Amino acid sequence: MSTAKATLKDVAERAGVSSATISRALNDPDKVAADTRAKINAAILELGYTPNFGARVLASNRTGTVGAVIPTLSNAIFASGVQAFQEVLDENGITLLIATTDFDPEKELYQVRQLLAHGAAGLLLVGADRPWTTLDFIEKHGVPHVLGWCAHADSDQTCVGFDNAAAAYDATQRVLMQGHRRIAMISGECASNDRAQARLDGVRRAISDHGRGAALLSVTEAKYLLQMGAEAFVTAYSTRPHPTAIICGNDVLAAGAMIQAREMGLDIPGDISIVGFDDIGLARAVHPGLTTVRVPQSEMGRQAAEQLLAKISGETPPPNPELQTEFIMRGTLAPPKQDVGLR
Amino acid sequence: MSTAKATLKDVAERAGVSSATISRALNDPDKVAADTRAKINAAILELGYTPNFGARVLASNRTGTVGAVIPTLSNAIFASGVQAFQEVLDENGITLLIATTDFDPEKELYQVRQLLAHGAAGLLLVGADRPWTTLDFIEKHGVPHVLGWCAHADSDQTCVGFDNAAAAYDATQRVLMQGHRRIAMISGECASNDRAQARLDGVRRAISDHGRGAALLSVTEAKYLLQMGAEAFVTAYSTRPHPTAIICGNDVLAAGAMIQAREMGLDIPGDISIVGFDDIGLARAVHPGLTTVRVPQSEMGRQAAEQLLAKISGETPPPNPELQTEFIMRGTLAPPKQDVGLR
DNA sequence: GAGATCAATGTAAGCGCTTACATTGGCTCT
DNA sequence: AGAGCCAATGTAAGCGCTTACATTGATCTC
Repeated sequence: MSTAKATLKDVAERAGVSSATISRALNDPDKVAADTRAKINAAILELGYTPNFGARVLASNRTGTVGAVIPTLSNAIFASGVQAFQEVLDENGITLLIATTDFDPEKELYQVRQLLAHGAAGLLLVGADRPWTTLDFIEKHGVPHVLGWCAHADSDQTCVGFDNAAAAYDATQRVLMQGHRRIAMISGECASNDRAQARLDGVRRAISDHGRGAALLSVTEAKYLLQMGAEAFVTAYSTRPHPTAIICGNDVLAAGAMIQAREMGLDIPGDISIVGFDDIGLARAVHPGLTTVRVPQSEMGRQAAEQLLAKISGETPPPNPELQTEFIMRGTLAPPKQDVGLR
Repeated sequence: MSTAKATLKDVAERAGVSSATISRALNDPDKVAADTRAKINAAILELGYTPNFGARVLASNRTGTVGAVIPTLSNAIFASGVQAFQEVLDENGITLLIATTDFDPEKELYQVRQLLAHGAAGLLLVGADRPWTTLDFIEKHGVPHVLGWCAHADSDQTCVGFDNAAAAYDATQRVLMQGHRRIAMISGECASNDRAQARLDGVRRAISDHGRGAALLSVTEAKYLLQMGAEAFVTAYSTRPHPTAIICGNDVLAAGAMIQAREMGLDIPGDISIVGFDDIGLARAVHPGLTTVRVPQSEMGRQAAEQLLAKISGETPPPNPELQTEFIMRGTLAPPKQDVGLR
């Protein structure tokens, strides 16, 4: 029930020192004698003083915040990366501003504006695929940014992620090595999503590089929903001859495909092999366990934060880190049955 | 490459009006004549002007941010609620500050401090279980808050959530109605987690209210991890006679239990029924589908935001909304086998 | 047509901090 | 002892905006 919010000046009077000393005690305690500091702390406590955020920002030109603009928190894949990102920021006394785009590039620009208008000292963006206007805007602001969930963008931007195309290429090779030749893909939606696109490209390339009768029978795009994976499976499986393996752009689609396959009386992996991507919790929960590509979500978030913090403090950021994916063999991938007849 | 960041004054000179008019054009366009506004917009564009956040905050005493302090984004259950929360804030031009606590009450207080120090105009907290110091601190700041993921706290705080105990009570009744009498529970960790505690209480109460030979054979607490659910299942199932149904505090634990049950050669639901809680994506992906309690995550996040915004703008917030959970019957719950012998 | 009214704009006083620079006084050094 | 140095503190000038209040014409009213 104090009359009004205490200010630095109030604390200064109470402690019998100048306001500058208070400020120093708060921001750089070593610069103040121990006993003075004690007096100041007492005064602060008695008055219940809290620094005024706006004044502090105005005077120091530092907000202590960093922004993340991501498609959605509803995907485990983003949520866990952001979680790690936030943890590292927190360790460095930085607070996280979050905005979501629902995969809409225009909304991304809007959110970037918002966060910069709120004084974000740096920005985490997802992927490298966006109109030039967005990057242009960020650069005009002189605020550093890093891209997560992707690798080596065209330009010299800092990317922290893994090579989606290479990981997909590798996974496809494993499928081929198991003897599969008729392969279908259920891909995430590729529009404005370079990650989905890269994964598709990787699969394509692996199959065409292999030659020897391997074929990508179909590619079906589907939204990031279990249900859509199920629907896509119907399409993907409908070619004649049937595919013997289906590679999915992510685990959610793969799980949806599994449900549908079972629904259609197909044995996994006896009749159809299924491979996912991301290795979210779900992959271990389904039966048989989903063979998939593990993606280092947390590590990525962590490193993205470190890179960004380095850039903000003007250090030459360490070179783009290499994050490795890992192929996780579980139960949904096995050699195809011997071809008994023509189909 | 302008010499320095443009300020209001620069824009004012350029547009040939006073800085106050610019400010008005920015914050309350209707107060400015259309042609003046046009001149101003032109000047802003030419100069690439962006308002200085700190100055704006200092002068207006409004940051346009709201904070959320949650255990972790790595749980789908929090992530999707926060997603909806953010969406509503966004529609109202408010930006979200996020901080995580990893379920640690001390860290929660720390994060609350951080967010308030960053000028959050309101706060979203999870659950009602915390040291009084935290709420005290918030109140001293005069910043409104709402509690999510829980219902009717002891005091008159605004809660947006559902009644975890009632939902668990109901789910347990369904299990009893199927004829189960020997029930075990795998609970989330209850320390500093009133949601887990409430669910446990609900189960307990339903069973004791039922009487007639129904018994809760055991309660095993486990961390929110698939693996822990599996381990807990071993313990939960080990009583003699075995339980015929296991109620889990959340879907992740339930999925872990399913894995372990299968590992042990048990048929679900033939040998053992399993019930989850939350209805996250996973519940539909496993086989058989997980019988669980659907929780209105998004609706909750949305309403939490609306309540908080109302409180911030000083309106009497609408009464605590009632959010309904829904029991979702899938394949993991069925009547127990006839008891053939004594065990 | 004089006064009232009102929309549009200008004037200028802060908002509460940070920080460059100035001041002070106790030490050390020779 | 006087010069020099340094740690500790004080002085005061902004930081760039918002907004209460003042001013100015134009339009309206009777």
